[in-house]
Amino acid sequence: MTIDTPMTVPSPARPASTPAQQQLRTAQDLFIRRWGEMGQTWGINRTMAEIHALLYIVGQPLCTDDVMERLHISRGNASMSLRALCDWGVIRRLHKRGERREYFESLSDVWEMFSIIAAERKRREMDPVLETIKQCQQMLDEDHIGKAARLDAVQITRQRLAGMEDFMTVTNKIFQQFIGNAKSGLTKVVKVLLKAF
Amino acid sequence: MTIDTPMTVPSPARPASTPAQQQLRTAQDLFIRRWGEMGQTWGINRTMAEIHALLYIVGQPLCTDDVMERLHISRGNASMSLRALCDWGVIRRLHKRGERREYFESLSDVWEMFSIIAAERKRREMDPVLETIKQCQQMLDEDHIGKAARLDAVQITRQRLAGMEDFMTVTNKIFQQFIGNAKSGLTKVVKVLLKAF
DNA sequence: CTATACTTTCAGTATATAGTGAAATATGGA
DNA sequence: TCCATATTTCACTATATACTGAAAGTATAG
Repeated sequence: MTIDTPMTVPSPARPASTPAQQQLRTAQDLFIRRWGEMGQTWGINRTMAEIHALLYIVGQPLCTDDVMERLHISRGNASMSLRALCDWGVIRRLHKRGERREYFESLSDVWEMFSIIAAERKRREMDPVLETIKQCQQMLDEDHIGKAARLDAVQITRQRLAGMEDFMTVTNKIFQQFIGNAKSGLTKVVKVLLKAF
Repeated sequence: MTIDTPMTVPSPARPASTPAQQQLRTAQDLFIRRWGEMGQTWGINRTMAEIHALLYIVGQPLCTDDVMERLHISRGNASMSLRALCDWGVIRRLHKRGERREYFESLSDVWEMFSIIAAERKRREMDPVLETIKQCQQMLDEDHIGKAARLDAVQITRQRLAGMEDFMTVTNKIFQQFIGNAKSGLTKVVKVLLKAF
């Protein structure tokens, strides 16, 4: 008899799969795939979106090996993607008592996840644009560009910058509302919105 | 003396560039670059975003050669990107009387552009996810999965699907409000939000 | 009709992004 | 402490996306 090599085994020990379990899995996979596709078109890479979808949809903590096996990805990829998701704050590390390996679980509240993502994207992408717009406006100030400020071309660009600033400012305010009001607040926001129209 | 070859020349014939014009150009370039960067993180390719930014910020019709020259891109790239932007509906083709070549101009109303983009993305990306969620829910119906429906794992996944459905449905409604209401709709939303909190 | 100015297409190429796997590192328990 | 196992890192590879440029296509003035 060979030595009982303690191989790394996904947890929990997988029981024989019933038809119902297979169907559950199929449904989950469908969701995961779709979520991955959507992620891509919003600038989130497919694997990250899929890992997140997986953790969200199964609703229970999984370890790295579970994720690797379920999505057929390498250890390195799983490790990096899981870390990135933790950094975003949409999944959490979890230590099980008496277990060596780490588990990960998704936030369960979609509204909260959305808040987190919105906050981050606003900070990373919208704020810099607003700042750039202000910078451009400054460059076209009468102070900086002199009497050429009355050139048609300059005036048009000024108007366009103003239009965009307007838009970004308002959008920012909306984001701000959502961000500050996560869980309970958001449903209130939504209720207010839907009633108002 | 060589033959006067009628070369393709960007329109209008470029006058000697004054310091003010240079500064205008610098400001515009800054805006264009930033907009391109932002586009990328939202899943729009850099060049397309830059062309759009260019047409928006200069506020006057440009021809393909103008775009090529200004952004240092090839004719093929310019042609394809311009067409894609037309398909999206955020820029328009424009024939100048007595001119052979085509010009392009951006919509001037940022709110309208946002509406158009929002409508398209909702249709392309959010609607399919909602449909997938419904499909998954059906697969986990008692009718389809039998008494296994009472398995913990199944119930959890059901809950998660419901949570996501909830979120997507409301988000969809909000989008719907924006679409078609463009500026007035959005400012109204903002007013409502700011009053309610 | 046909020469010319302009536009589109697309095969090929370049670039950027994502993913792998094995070595290096970290960590908890005996 | 050391060992076993879990985790991270990163040079390399694979894949996907973007871009070019030249040839083919189209439309208009003459």
